[in-house]
Amino acid sequence: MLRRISFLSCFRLLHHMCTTTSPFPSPALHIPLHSHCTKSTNINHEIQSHSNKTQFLNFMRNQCKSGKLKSIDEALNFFHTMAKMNPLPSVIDFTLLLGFIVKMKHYTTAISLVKEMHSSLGIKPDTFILNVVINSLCHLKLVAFGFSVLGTMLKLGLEPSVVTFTILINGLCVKGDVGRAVELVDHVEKTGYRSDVKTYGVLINGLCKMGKTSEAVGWLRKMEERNWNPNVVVYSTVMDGLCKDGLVSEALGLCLEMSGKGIKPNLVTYTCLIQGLCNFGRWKEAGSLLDEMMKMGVMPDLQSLNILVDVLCKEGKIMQAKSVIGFMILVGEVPDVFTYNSLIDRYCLQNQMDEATRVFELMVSRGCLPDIVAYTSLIHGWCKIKNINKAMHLLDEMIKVGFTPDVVTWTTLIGGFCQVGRPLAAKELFLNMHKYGQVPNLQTCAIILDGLCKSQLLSEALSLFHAMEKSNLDLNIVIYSIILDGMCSAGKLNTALELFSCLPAKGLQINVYAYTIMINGFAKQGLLDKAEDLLSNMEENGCMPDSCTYNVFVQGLVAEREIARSIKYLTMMRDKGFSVDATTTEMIINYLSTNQGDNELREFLFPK
DNA sequence: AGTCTATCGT
Repeated sequence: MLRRISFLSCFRLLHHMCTTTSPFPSPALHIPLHSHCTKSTNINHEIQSHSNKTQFLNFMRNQCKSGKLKSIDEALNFFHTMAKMNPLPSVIDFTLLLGFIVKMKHYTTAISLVKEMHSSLGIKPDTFILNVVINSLCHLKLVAFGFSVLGTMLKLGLEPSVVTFTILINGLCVKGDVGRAVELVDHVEKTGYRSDVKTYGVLINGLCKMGKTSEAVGWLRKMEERNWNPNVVVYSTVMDGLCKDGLVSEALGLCLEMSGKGIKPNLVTYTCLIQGLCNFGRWKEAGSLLDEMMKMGVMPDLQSLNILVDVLCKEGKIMQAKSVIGFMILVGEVPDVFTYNSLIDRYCLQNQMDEATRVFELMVSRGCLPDIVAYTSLIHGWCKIKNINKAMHLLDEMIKVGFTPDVVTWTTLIGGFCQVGRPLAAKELFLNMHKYGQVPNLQTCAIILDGLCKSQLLSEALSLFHAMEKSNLDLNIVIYSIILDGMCSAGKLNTALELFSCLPAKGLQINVYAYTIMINGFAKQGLLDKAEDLLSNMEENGCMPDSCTYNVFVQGLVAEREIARSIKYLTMMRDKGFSVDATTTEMIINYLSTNQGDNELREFLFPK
């Protein structure tokens, strides 16, 4: 069950957390103090006089504004020099420097420096400084602490600005809490605080990343209505979301609409659209869009060419992928780990481990270091052709060269052991991966449960499943479907039906897979009336049976020689445009060859 | 005067 936490209840919660007026309401939060820097003393001598101080500050401002400041040590030197000045530079100069430290992603350092400014230098925090703190906390995924700083801000009588809310909304989005992000925007507008283009941009990006594209389009339209002039970034974000949803034509339409407003598509816009077109087999249009892009003077870069290489590989068009790589080299780009990984992954999928290994070695010889994805692809490839020894050998090798296998690597290996008929070894890995610091995710659980079920180890599967139910994992319908299928295969139909009927109470939406598993279970046992009941039930519940559902049911009918009913359902399939799969066809042909006299079914299938 | 986001890839 999803519990929606409103902005206000969040606020209330945070009030408990901030009982002091210190802007650091998180004693539980261990923030490492920045390292002491030794170089600052040299600069100290140079800034004795007033004019030197002014010069120094101007230098620092320039470095920050022009982006020339690169290392964190340099920034810390600046900070300590400033901290030793008497009188202290203004809070504005500190804010400028902190902004840069945040841009360099040194969030904990930024927070501890603000802390130091407050406690050692006596600088009173203002909205700007606290925004830096909130932003740092949000980047550390500590959004709740960010809200508590907002509480402190209000308590100190400081007015949160549109930036404050934009930071928090972005923090919620990055954490995946888009629902609360939307609530916060609504709340901000209802309570008379401001939101602006950036606020909406952040929200639209969050919605797109969570696949809520239609909502994102809604907010885009709202921006247009308010004449906020969304820019090419916002439009491209939405176009990418539409493409990922399969709404490529809509994305193209939006691009035209945007161009009509005088906003030119840029490299990213074109890349998203080309990728969308390729993903749905619209190669010709993708090609002409690529031409158009270059005609407009927008040249593809390494990343956009890599996307092309990847979609081509995924489609099995290795030759074309290689010619894109050739073009890449021609225009002076150097293939990187993404380029090689796309090829490796494809060769592994095609069981061409020699080729995959060759590309891997080529990558190394060209000075491109393989990463964890490359290793995991190869491991996956060896598992696919059931060479678990090679897979384990690669695991050793990757650990030796200093990589930490991630949850995907472990899941791949667990699947590999299941595939070679060693489900108990798979279970060992599953139970031991935490020793390597990795926690199973839902995918891992699905793989191991399915492996155990398919190896007729239902009781092993069930004991793991019950342990999972007790853990914090939010088991989804996929996991339950695997268990249902395992129970059905083991002939435990009643137990399966019992679990099946509990699903809604667990807040799970029964989908077409789960229904089909149950229908298959009943049909295989010859309980055709029960299967038929479920088939009509699912439609009533708004879950449309698919081709697979009908196929498994017809297979049950044919097995029980229920020919009239088979024809009835085969007709329904024909009307709905569903095809009869290989298993069903084979069963029908077997039936016909032993029942030569059955003309009804023969004429249905082969009308004269 | 200083704080926010910035879209595409295994």
